[in-house]
Amino acid sequence: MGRRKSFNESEVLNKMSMVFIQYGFEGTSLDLLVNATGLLRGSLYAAFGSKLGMFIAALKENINHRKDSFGTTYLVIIAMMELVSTNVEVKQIVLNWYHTKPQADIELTLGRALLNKSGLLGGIDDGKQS
Amino acid sequence: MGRRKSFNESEVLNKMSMVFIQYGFEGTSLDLLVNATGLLRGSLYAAFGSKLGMFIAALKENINHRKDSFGTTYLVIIAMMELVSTNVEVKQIVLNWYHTKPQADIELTLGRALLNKSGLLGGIDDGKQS
DNA sequence: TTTATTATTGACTATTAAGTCAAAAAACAT
DNA sequence: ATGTTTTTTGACTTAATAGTCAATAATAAA
Repeated sequence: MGRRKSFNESEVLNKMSMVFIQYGFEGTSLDLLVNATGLLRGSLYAAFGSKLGMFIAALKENINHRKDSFGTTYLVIIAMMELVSTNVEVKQIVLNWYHTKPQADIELTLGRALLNKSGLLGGIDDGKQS
Repeated sequence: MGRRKSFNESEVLNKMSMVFIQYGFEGTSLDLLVNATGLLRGSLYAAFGSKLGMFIAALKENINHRKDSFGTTYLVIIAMMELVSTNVEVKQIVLNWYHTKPQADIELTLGRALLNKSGLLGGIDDGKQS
């Protein structure tokens, strides 16, 4: 009972994922997330608690529902660069992801994704998912 | 002529590099750099112009004088994650670095460094260089 | 010693950030 | 309808940030 959520959580998480992928965790501001989702700050905080909560929800959504997408790998890399060393919850999530991957080529996969994401060799990074 | 610099630029760049490696570019505040170097904000800005100028100087110092160190690879990865897609100068520096590397195993090297740096598998990330 | 030049100092400004909350709105139960 | 619960709203607070600058200090040339 009570008022219903005005948004579809999965859709909102996908929109937030795109922002996190483009700007990283620290580089993403709440204003960017507000603009991308169309929701207001209060709604985002009511739903996810904190900016970190938003990232974790987006990361889980991707790992669970878009397992082998580039977006998932990018989010994992962002987590590794910015959060794994200081946040045990994120570390555990990434560690679980890591163990579901074929160990033979995981390092190569990460390196390739990093290079891809940076846009170092290709053209301009338009921030869109593939 | 005029007053001499009170610091050795190379030493200062090494200290700044350690901070950037530990916290990333966005995650590094001027206060952290001030504490790590022992210099004051004004001196850092007089010497390097901007926070980005500090990072670029640290990146160049590492690429030129510590070519094959883990620190250099970490700084390159930070640059790839946070700056390459939006800053042509950084992109060019990283691209040059990239072309000096053996192409056969560069992706694997990047993936391994990323994993290493994250501390996902090993113990706790104490932020020290190796 | 005087003058020109460059570096240091650190308080200050302006901007941006994450997070809060009281009030209003929407939905359901009785 | 009335009351209860949950969500939305968006202005507000608090804290942190990058960057500035006038005053001072140190150096060397004239």
